[in-house]
Order: sequence, then C-alpha cells, then structure tokens
Amino acid sequence: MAKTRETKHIDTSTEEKIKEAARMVFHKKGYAATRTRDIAEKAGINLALLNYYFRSKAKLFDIIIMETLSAFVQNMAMVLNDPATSLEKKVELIASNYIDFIIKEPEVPTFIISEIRNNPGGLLEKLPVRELVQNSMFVKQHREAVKAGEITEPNPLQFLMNLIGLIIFPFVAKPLLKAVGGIKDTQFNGIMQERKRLIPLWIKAMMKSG
Amino acid sequence: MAKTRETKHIDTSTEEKIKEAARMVFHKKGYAATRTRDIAEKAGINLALLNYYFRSKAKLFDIIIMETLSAFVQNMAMVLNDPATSLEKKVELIASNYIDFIIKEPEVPTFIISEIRNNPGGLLEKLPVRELVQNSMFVKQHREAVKAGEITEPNPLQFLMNLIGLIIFPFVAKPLLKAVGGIKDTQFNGIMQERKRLIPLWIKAMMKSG
DNA sequence: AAAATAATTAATCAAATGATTAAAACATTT
DNA sequence: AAATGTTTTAATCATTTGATTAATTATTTT
Repeated sequence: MAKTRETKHIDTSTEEKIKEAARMVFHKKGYAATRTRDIAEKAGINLALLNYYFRSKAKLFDIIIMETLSAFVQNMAMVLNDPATSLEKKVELIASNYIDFIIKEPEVPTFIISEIRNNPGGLLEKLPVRELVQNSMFVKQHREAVKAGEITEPNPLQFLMNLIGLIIFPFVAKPLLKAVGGIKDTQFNGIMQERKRLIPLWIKAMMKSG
Repeated sequence: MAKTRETKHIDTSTEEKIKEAARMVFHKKGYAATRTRDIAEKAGINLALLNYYFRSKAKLFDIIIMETLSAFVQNMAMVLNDPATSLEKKVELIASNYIDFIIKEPEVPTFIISEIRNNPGGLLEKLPVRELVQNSMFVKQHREAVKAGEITEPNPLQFLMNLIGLIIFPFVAKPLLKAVGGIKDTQFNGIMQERKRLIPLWIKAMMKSG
C-alpha cells in the first residue's frame, strides 16, 4: 500500500473512499443508472483506480449490495433471535431500531427492493434468510401465542409481512406520500417517529382480530 | 396508414404493438436497464420504427409511465370519492380491487416506486394527487369518524399509509417473502387472496387502538 | 541512494446503445 | 397504372460507457 494509514479508525484509504462513493451512488440510482465515472468523481479519484481496486463495476456492486443486505438482515436477525425478550418487546424493538436505521439511510429499502427484482434468486441464495427466520425464537414465540389464543392468524409470514410493511412501506412510498400529504422531509420524519410508538399498538390490535 | 386495421377492438397497429412491448420491458427492468433494442425485438419490429413512432426512448417511456400511474391512481380515486359507500366499505373495496389489479400486473408497484425515485418532483406534479386525496369523500368520512371517536389516530395520512402499505408491500417485497417463507408464486397469490378478507379486519382493529 | 514494488494518471480502446438516413416495400389517390 | 404518400428496413453514425494500457509518481525494501 502506498500511503500508510495514519488513522486506523477513519479509514481514509483509496479503496475505502471508492467504496463509500459507490455505496452512495448505487443506493441513490441503482446499478443500471450508475456510471462508474460518477463514482470516480464522487470519490475524487481517477476512473482507472476503480478497476485497479475492484476489477469491474459488477464486482464493486456485488460487494456493496452484499454489505447493505447483510447489515439490513443482521439487525433484524439479532432481535428476532433474542431469547430474553417477549414477542411484544420484539415488535417494539424492531419498529424502533428499523425506523432509526432507515431514517439515517432512507434510500436503502428502495435500493434493496429494486435490485432484488433484477436478480431474484442469486442475491438471496447467499444469505440464509429462510433458516434464519424459520428457526428463530420469534417463530417459536409466535407459535406459542397462537396456541394460547393470543394471536388469531396462524401464519407467521402474515405477521412479519405486516410488521415489516408498516415500518418500511412509508419510506419506499415517501415521494408519493409527501406529494399526497403536501409535507416536507422534517414532517415526514416526525410522522415516522410517531409510528415507533403506534406500530406496536397497531400490531397488537391486529393480531387479536382477524 | 399502411395496414388497414380490420379489427377496431384489438388494436394490432404497429404503434400499439410497440407500446405494449415497451410497457412490459419497462415494467420489468426499469428505464435505465431497458434497451430500445429489447423493446423492438419483443414487438417484432425494426428498431428504427420505435423512433419513427415515438421519437425517442425517453418520450416513449414518458407515455408508458404516465399511463401506468394514471391507471394506478384512478382506481384508488374512484373508490375514495364514492359518496355512496361507508368508510368501512371503502377499505374493503380498495383492498379487494387493488389486490386483484396487482396480481394481474405484479411488477407495477415496484416499477412505480423505483421510477419515482429517479424523478421525484416531475412525475407527481402532473397528477393532481394532493387535491384528489385531500378533497375526497374518504378524508371527510375519516374526519367524521375521528370526531365520533370511532378512530383514535387523527391523521388520515397514517390511515392511508397503513391501508396501502398492507396491500402493496407484500408485492414489493415478494422475492424476499418467497425466500423467507420458502413458497412459490401460487402460494404467494393464495396468501394475498386471504389478505383481501384480513386487511379490512386488521384496519378496523388498528384504528380503534393507537 | 538505488532498486523494486505499489499507486495513480492521461490517453485510448472496444462494445453497447440511442438515434438517423437513405432506400425499399407497401398502400392510397388520381 | 402513374404519382403520391406512408410505413418499414438495413446500414450507419455519434455518443456513452466500462475497461485497459503505458507511462508517471509515490512508497517501500535492500
């Protein structure tokens, strides 16, 4: 390596600068609409360096999306598998964690959704999503709650769809919601903050009905 | 016109063939990832014809997305503005109509979401989305229901977000849900059919809590 | 400090891609 | 059927874009 990295914590190496720029551009525009030149410019480097470090646009993209996906799933997996928290508490934690997480990186949900569409099998195969959820403490607790009559709908997928949907959908539909509501980013975030409290209440009410 | 259109109902004209092909390819891959050659091939025409009829890729795309958006919004607008139906009935109708609609064209929600991201202001400005919702019978009825204490949460945007989210999100996250649940398209559609019945029940339960 | 290695750049390439052109095929009008 | 107008095609252009190369600069090793 040419430059000694004086600072270990703030990795200012060229490789990291390129990745950071790539992350931003890919997240905002998606793979197809991204130009390697945009990444190079944003990173403040010569275009050739991008290929020097990462070989190709596709390889760089693979790294970015895998990191983004892992971060996104891991967050969820941690909570779903904690044996120390009740089902109710899990819902609160997921709502709160995810809304905070996504407010920091609002383009991530739409990025993931639109890129998975162009690569249905490939991406998800690499992450053990199915095992992770099916063997989770969450599913076990859900089964118990159904048995105890506290939850009517027996399919845990319906439960998860609702929970994740109530959290993520507003971010995905944000431009539309801003247009409909005639609101600005600050107000939108305010509404999402409210939803940290509301979603657990709503979920509880839903699951007893149906 | 070269060919006389023998059939008025099935418009098999070249222009319509190109639009139909464009619709399919754009919906599936989005603007940036679509090649005009793909459209031409799918339509069974020479590439030059695409430009002969539509001038450019961008102009053809504008037509497609406006038609797609209008169809999507109009469906909703009709129901939201019907003075003859109760709030409760409106929820049932929207859930049922939209789920049927999207099962027929499952790529539309993701298409709309990812294209609006690349064109935040422009697209929505052309449709009077805000006026349409804010002056709707639905908002009026919602206000009444809040006043009467039948609905706790006073913001109609929260109500709409939840309703639309519960309907649309599963389609948008379909690849992920299929991976998590280990299910096939048929089973997925089955689950969505169940949701026609469940969503109105859930919404009712939610709106009394919170 | 000389030699060797690594990082960076400017210039260039080759393929992909949106668009145009000029000619051919087809249809309509006179 | 000749003349005119419209639709379609094959060939080609010009630009964009991902990638490479050969030379230059910086860093490390000996």
